This record gives sequence, C-alpha cells and structure tokens, in this order.
Amino acid sequence: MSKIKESSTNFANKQALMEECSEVYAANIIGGQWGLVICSWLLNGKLRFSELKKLLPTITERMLTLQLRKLEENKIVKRTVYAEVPPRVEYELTEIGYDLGPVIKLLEKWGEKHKRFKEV
Amino acid sequence: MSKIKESSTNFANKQALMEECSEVYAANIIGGQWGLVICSWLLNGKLRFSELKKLLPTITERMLTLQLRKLEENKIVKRTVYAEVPPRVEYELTEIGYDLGPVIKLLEKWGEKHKRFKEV
DNA sequence: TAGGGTACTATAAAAAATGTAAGTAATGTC
DNA sequence: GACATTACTTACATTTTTTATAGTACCCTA
Repeated sequence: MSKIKESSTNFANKQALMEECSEVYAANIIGGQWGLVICSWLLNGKLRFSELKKLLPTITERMLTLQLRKLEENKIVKRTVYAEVPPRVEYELTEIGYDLGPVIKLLEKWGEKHKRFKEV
Repeated sequence: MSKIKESSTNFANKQALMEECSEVYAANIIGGQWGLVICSWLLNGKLRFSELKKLLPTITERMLTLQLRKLEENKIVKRTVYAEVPPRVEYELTEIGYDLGPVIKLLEKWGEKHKRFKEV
C-alpha cells in the first residue's frame, strides 16, 4: 500500500484489465486484506476509528489508516473530523458505498455455498 | 503465489477473517490479479491453456499456470488432460464455478456505476 | 506534573504476489 | 536430424502488500 511503480509491468497489466473488465476494477477497489470487512461493518452505520479498531482486533493502526484512506480516495467512505479533544473522526459509507451491500451479500452467499461444496 | 508461511501474522489474520466472514473467504478465493478474468472467460465454455493465453495476451505462462492451479485446488475449475502429442489440456468451470456468474455480473455492474460515480 | 485517550504518522522489515527468462518431454513434419 | 508444437516447470528478480514498533499533538483529569 505504498507508492506504486507506474513503470512496472504489474501496473500496466492492472490498468489494462481494469479498463476492460469492470469486475476486475471493482475487485481492485474493494480488495485488500481488510477492505471488505471494513465495508461490512460500515453497512450498519457510521463508526469511529477507535470503534473499527475494536471490531478488528488484529488490524494494526497503520493498516486501518491505509485501508480507510484508500476507501476514501475511491469515494466509498466519507470521513468527518470533529474539532474536539481528544479528536473524533467518523467514517461513513457514501451512496455507492452502500451499494456494496448486495455485492457483499452475494459474495457471502457464494462463499458459504463454496465452503460446503469443498467439504465433499 | 508461492508457499505461504503458516507462522506469519498475515496468515493468521487471513484465516481468522475467512472463518468469520464468508465474503472475505470468497474474495480470497477468486482474488488475485487474473482469477476473475479467467473465470469470466470460462463462463462461456471450456478453453484450452493456449486459448486462455491468447485471450490474455499479457499474462505470462507461469502466472496462468499458477492461477489455474489455485482455481483447480479450490474446485472452481476442472482440468482435463488428453493423452495426445502435442498435449491438450482443457479447463472448465465446475458447478460452483458457474455459480460465480451472478457474482461477477453484479461486481461488473457495481464497477461500472462506480466509474461514473467517481467522475463527478 | 504524570498519565490517559484519540487518531493518526514515520520508518523499517517481513511476507506475498507477480514478472523474466530459460528449459523440458513427447512426437510429427520437413 | 533440425525444428515446431503444447503445456507446462524451475530458478531467480522485482514489485506490492502487510506487519512491527515507536513515535506525535492536543487537552483533560487526578
């Protein structure tokens, strides 16, 4: 999650695929170790940084920050800072962020079915 | 895509999330740079290794092999080898592989909407 | 004045994913 | 006998993602 190298083959491949296939584009946006879980939690309503941290006990603060920044950049979450001390920052899904609801639900369903399928 | 280190924090985190959240589980299975595109193509019917290679001009043979192996391990594609020379190997989606159709379609739709959303 | 809470940032390192380049086996054709 | 075809494999290099650890500013409370 640092700076990406725009000269790499990997970068070129990703770009090309994302332009052609909207499903790959989508996967790249919500991808990453924690992106989906964060969105899942936020589907229930806005949360503070520290609340998310509690919900995701093993995430590091750095990772949480990075993922939230990425989601913010992609306009999936809105970040609201309250000028208080100690600081308070709330994260909330945008309209298109909430649109992820059905996507996540379908993924979840498929995942559950797949778990059973794999057992056999 | 090499061997994963079962002692790493990353591995532990992934495992825990995958058990709790089926959507993360699903994302991990179809994730990877090329997984989704390969499945997309296979939704139209079985394909040979070389045909996939032609459809994905920038993928390396190594990557194609790795991704197909992962999909096979996860029982999303079925691999059929014909004892001919030169060899012929066909890849076809399994039942649950075909179930990815709606998932991919929804992701695609969301992706397209998101592209427009981001422009504004 | 020492400590606590909040939401971070900086730096480094480890781990994972992807890419590069070359080679292999078997057989049929020229 | 050289060469082409197919579906790979192997060794190695690079890039990207994730984790680890230690800070920071601000004010409030004890």
